[in-house]
Amino acid sequence: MSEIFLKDALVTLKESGVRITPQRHAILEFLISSEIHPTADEIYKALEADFPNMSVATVYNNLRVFRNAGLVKELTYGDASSRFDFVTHDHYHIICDVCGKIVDFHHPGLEEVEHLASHVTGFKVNSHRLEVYGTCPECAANVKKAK
Amino acid sequence: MSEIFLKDALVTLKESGVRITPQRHAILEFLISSEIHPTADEIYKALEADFPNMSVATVYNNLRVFRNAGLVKELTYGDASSRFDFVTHDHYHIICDVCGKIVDFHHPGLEEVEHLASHVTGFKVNSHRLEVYGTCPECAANVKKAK
DNA sequence: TACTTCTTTATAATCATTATAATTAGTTTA
DNA sequence: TAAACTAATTATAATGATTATAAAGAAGTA
Repeated sequence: MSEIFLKDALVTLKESGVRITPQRHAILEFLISSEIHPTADEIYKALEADFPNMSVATVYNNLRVFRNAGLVKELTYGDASSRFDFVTHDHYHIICDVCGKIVDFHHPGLEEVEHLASHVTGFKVNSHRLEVYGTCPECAANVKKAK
Repeated sequence: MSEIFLKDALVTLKESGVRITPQRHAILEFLISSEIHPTADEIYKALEADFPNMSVATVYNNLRVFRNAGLVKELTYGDASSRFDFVTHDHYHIICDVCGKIVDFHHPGLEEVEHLASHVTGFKVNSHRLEVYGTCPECAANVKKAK
């Protein structure tokens, strides 16, 4: 499954004239296999063993390349580090307020909201961002124990 | 209208034991009257004339105080500066990809999405964040002209 | 193989935000 | 009202994520 994603991604990149370097291959592979929506630094640390000389700038540069190619989405959170998500099919995120864990869930797109927003404001709508916040089952259990 | 918001906000603060200083009064007043969802630095600059000795830290400190009191919402955008929004009734934001302008629009809350997310993931849901992105009428007009 | 261009690396710079310590000002209570 | 207590402000330094820069290295091409 993830091998297919990786192959498709490499094809997409090549077609848009982006060279496939070992670093790019490794970053993509890690992003696809990872379930943790990693930060740039987490990617950097994860690949340290295989690429002891890789620079953090390389990670950032390539995440931007992937984002521009539409392969990767950047999830931003103010001053804290951005997290990066390999784009598969459309999904949303639910984020634990306690431990910060990000879990995917599926929901039909909110075209209706986009239409209303467009109608009311006169904007030409491109996209939207939706995140749900709450407490994950594990953290909820811990809170109960602590009582 | 905005005077009522301000008075209510001051009462809320006092009730939770927060001292009302001239700086806090001015920051709140500016936030309420402003339509631009300002950054901390924009607030700082806007009040420079009245408070030449005010520190940026004061702006940040108080925005946090207001956020903790539920009076203000912080809108975060990765490495770029956060923007701050005085909380009135529930509304969402639509943001222009070209010029960055943020416009409010109203839409019934998305309880149904929250329920689905909660059901699928087992999270206890607290809140959600929704933003729509697009091109504002002014920028759309400019693009046409440029052609 | 030689050339051109893109990529990586190492490092320094930037910028938003937070921490610290000293000073100042609200608030409380006698 | 004045003293005392505590919180808030200021000025400044520190932090941490991200980006810019310049030199060195590697990929693609003639």
